[in-house]
Amino acid sequence: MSRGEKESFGALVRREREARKIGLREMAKMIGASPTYLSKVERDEFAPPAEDKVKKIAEILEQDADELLALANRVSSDLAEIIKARPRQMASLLRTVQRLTPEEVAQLARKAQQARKS
Amino acid sequence: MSRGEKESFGALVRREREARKIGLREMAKMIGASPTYLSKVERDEFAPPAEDKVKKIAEILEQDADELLALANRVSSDLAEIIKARPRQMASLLRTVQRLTPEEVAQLARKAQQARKS
DNA sequence: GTGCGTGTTAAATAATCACTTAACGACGAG
DNA sequence: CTCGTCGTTAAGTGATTATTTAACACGCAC
Repeated sequence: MSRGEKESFGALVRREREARKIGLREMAKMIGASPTYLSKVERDEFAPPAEDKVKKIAEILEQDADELLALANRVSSDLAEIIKARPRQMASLLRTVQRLTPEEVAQLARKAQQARKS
Repeated sequence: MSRGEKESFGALVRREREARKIGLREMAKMIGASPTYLSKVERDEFAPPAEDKVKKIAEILEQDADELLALANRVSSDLAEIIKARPRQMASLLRTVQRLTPEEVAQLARKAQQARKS
């Protein structure tokens, strides 16, 4: 069981970018930032960028956006909106679900799907 | 059906504070801010304060912290942490649950409780 | 009418976030 | 040997967030 350190945001971006043979300047242009900035972000000298840039990066590098945002220490604004719309219910649900195993959560998500259909 | 405007953060704080006969300066001291600041916050001339102050206000005014944070356009950092710990699962769960009625969500929350006990 | 307690006004500040600009050093191709 | 491309370095900027300071005006109590 990989009980290891989690890879940093910057390290992941650099690795995946290089794996796709995308240059630093090219990538910077794609996400709408300066090459310098991206360089520092990739080496974790700067904090991860704002949400929209993280999302663009996720798309380019074919990563899950929520996962990458988490690595960037962010929560997608649409999730925040969902919580704000019904704070008590969502807060209580999240705090309960937190204590469940991944399998139990998956099971619960299926139940939610069912409820939606009915 | 109260299809009305939602009360602002500031308005709620002022109303509840006055209901409890707490002075502006007194309350400001309790939350660790200047009276001036609180005055402007209560009249929505300034945006709601940072998370920790909102939480103190919630405690003083006996409001639900998550609810008050939502009114302050914030999500409690502990909820953000829960999401960041398992971004994919939690994102997917939230996006599904969003489409359910309050009753369905409540039902699901009970299921989660059960799962926890087992 | 002086002094205290209330809330209010305008201006300024401090901190943090999210970046950019300009210049530099190393490397391989022509 | 110089040119283009690579990533890097240090410094600075612009916007936003979160808040403070000092001064003021009103009502009530003595």
